[in-house]
Amino acid sequence: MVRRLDDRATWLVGRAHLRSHRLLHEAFAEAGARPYHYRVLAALEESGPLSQADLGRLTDLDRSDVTTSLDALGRSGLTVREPDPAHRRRNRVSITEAGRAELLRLDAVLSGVQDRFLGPLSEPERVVFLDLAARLAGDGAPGGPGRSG
Amino acid sequence: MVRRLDDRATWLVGRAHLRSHRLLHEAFAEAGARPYHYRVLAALEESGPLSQADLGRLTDLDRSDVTTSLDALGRSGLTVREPDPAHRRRNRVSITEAGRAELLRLDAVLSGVQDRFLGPLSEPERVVFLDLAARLAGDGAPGGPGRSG
DNA sequence: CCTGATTGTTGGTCCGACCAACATTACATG
DNA sequence: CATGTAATGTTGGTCGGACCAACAATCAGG
Repeated sequence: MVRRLDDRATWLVGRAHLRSHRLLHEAFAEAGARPYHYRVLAALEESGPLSQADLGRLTDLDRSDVTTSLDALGRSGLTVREPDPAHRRRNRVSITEAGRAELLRLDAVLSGVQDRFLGPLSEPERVVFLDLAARLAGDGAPGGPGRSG
Repeated sequence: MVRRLDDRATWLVGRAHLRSHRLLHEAFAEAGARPYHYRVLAALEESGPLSQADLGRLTDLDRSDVTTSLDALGRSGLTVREPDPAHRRRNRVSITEAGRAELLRLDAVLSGVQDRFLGPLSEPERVVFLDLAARLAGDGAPGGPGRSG
C-alpha cells in the first residue's frame, strides 16, 4: 500500500489491467489460444476478407505481429492467405469454417472472463464503467487522430 | 473497429491502460526516470527504511526487479543500501535527500499525466471512475485474497 | 518514367511481469 | 544443540505485448 499510488488513475488502471490480463491470458491459454489470435479472427469474421495491412489497422496490431499471428492461425487451419489478384503485393486473408468455430468457442471463453473480471461491480456500475473506460481509451494514437506510420 | 471487442471490459481496460502507459512512460522518460523507480522512491518516502523484500511487497514488484531498480537508483544517489545490523542477510534501504527531491519532481510529472489521462472525463466522472477502477483492480493475486508468498 | 508510398516479412528492441536456482542467514521445533 | 524450513538478495533467465527499422516487391501520381 503506497498512498501516493493508490489514488492515481494510471496506477489503478494499471492494476485493473493486470488483473484483466491475467484472467484473459489464463483462460485463453487453457483454451489453446492467444489474445492476438482472437483479435484477428474477430476482425476477419466481422469484416470479411482483408489485406494484412487492413487487418492490422482494424485490430491495432503492428504489421509484423499480423504476419506472425497469421502464420500460427494458418498452421491451425483457422485462416487462409491467398494472393490478391488485383494487387500482387497484397494478401487476401480470410477466416475458414474451422476459424469461425474456434471464434465461437473463444467468444464463450471471453464472456466468462468478462464476468469474472467485472465480478466486483453491480450491473449498473458495469455499464457506467464501460462508458468511462471507453472514453479513457480514446484512440490511443500519440500524434493526434489518424496515425499514418 | 471490431465490434466484438469494443464492448468488452477487458479490451477497454487494455486500451485505456495502453494510453495511460504511453503517457506515463513518455513523461517519465522525458524526466529521466522510470515507473518502477518512482514506485520504489514513493514507498521508501512513505514508510521509511525497508528491506528489499518488504519493498517488493509494498510496491508489488518482484524481488529481482527491486534489486535492479535499487542498482539504478543507488547509482544515481537517490537511495542507499546498507546491511541491516539486526539481520545480516537483509538490506536496509533508505531514500536520500536527493531521492526526496527527485520524488517531488516526479510527483509533479505524475500529476500532469493524471490530468492528461483523465482529460476526457468531467470532475465527478473522474471520482466515479477511480472508485470503480480501484474495485476492479482488487488485489491482483491469482490465488484468492491475501497472498502470502 | 520516376518518385514516393504501401505491403508483407524478417529480425530485432524495450518494458513489465514473472520464474528458478542459488548461497546465505534466520527461525522453529524436536 | 541440531536440523530442517523459511526468508533474503542476486543472477540469469522467460514470456507477452507493443513497438521499430530495413528490405524487396509492387502500386499510384505527377
